[in-house]
Amino acid sequence: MIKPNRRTATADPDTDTEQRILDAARAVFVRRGTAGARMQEIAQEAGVNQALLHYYFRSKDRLAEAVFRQIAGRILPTVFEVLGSDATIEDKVRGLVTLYIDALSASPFLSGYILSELHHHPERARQLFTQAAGADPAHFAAPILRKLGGQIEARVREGTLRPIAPERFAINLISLCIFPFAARPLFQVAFGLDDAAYVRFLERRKRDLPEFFLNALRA
Amino acid sequence: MIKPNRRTATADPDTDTEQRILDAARAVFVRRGTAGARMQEIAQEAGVNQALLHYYFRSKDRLAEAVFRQIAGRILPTVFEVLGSDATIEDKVRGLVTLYIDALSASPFLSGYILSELHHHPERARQLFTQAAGADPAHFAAPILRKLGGQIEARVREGTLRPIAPERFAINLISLCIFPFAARPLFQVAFGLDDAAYVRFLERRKRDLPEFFLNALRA
DNA sequence: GTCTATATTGTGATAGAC
DNA sequence: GTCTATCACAATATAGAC
Repeated sequence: MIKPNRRTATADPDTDTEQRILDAARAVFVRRGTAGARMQEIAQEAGVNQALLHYYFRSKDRLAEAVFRQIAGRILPTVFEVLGSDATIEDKVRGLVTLYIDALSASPFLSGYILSELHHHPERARQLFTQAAGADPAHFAAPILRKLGGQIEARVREGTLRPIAPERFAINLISLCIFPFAARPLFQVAFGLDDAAYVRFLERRKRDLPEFFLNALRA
Repeated sequence: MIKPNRRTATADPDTDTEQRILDAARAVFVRRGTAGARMQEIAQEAGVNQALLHYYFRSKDRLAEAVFRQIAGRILPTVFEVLGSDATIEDKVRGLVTLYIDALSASPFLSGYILSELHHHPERARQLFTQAAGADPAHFAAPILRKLGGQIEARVREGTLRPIAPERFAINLISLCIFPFAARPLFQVAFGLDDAAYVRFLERRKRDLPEFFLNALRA
C-alpha cells in the first residue's frame, strides 16, 4: 500500500497528512533556515506532492509561521516553568542546564534557527510569548522575574548570595546554556574536538556549569 | 559625473569598484543571511549593475565566500590576540568583554550571520582560522590555550583562583559576551526593554560581566 | 570596466483530473 | 485529499555593445 513517492519520506506514513507535512517542514526549515528551505524538499521528506503543502498551508510563508509557532510553543513554557517554580535557586540552575543540554543535543540546528528567525522576524518574538502563554510578554515574564528576584533578595539578606538583578541572572544563565550549541562548529574546530569529544564536554557540563554559575553568585 | 544608477548606493562612490561591491555584499549578506541575500540588492547598494558582480566575483557563492573570508579575517585574530597576550587574567577578561560589546553593538546581525554560516558551511570554520593565521586551527589555538592554562594554574597554586580548563574558560566567557547580541530580540521582548534601554544594559555589562565572571573563578 | 539586454534555471504557486 | 502538469515570476548568470 506504500505509494511510490513515499520512497524518500522520513516521516511516519501512518500519521495524519497535515501533521506529517508540518513535521517535515520543521525538520527542513530548522536544517536549512527559512530562506534556504525548499518546498520541494519538504514535500519529499513528508512523502507527499508539493501541491499538498499549498493545499494545507496556502504558502511557504504561512507554513514557516506554523513551524515557528509550533517550536515556540514547546520551548519557552518549559523554561519559564522552571525559572518560576518554587524550587531553590540551586535546583533551578541545575534543572535549566540539564533541560537545555538535553533538548539542544537532540537538534543541532535548533538554536541557530530560532535566533535567526527572531532577528529576521522580530515580530515573532512577541508571538512566541503570546503563543506560549496567551499573554503580553511583559505580563508573562514579570511575575517570574519578581519571584526569582524575591528568592535572590532573601538569600542576599541571609548573606549567602551577592546581589544580581533577576534579568541578568536569566541572561547569563541562558547564554551559558545555549551558546555552546549555537557556536558548536566554531568551538569544535578551535579546540580540536570531534563529535564524540564535544558530546562528552556537554555531558560533563551538566555538572560543571551549575557549579561555575552558582559560584559566580556566591557572596 | 554621478551615474544615474548610483542614486541608491550607500557605499562611498570614490572607492575602488571591487571593494565597493565587497562592502555592499558584506552589508547585505550579514543583514539578510546568505540564502536570503539577493544579487540585485547588493548591486543596488554598491551603486553598480548586477553584471559587474559576476565580472568581479564570478558567482554568488564565490562572493559569499569572499565576504565570509573578509569578516573572519578581522574578528578572530583580535580575540585570540587578547586571550594569548601577556596581560593578567583580569585584564584579559575586561579587554575581551569591551572588545565584543563594542564590535557587536555596531553590527546587530553580525553574530547571527557568523553562527549561521558556521552551521551551514562547517568547512568554513577551518577556513576561518587558516585565513586568520595561515595555520592549522589546532596549532593556532593550542599555544594560546597553553599560555592561558599556565596563568590559571599559577593562580590556582597561589590560592586565588579555582581550577578551570582553559577551554571552559574561553567558552564560558565568549558565550556571556556574544549571546546577549545573538538573542537580543528575545531578551528585549521578554524583559520589555526598548533599544535605548538595551544599549544601556550592554554598556553597564562592560563592568558587570567581568565582575560576575571573575567571581565565578575565585577560589 | 561598465552597461543593457537576454538566456537559463530555480521555485513558489495554481489548474484541473481523479 | 491527492496527484500530474504547468504557470508565472524571481534570481543567477551570460552575451555582446560601448
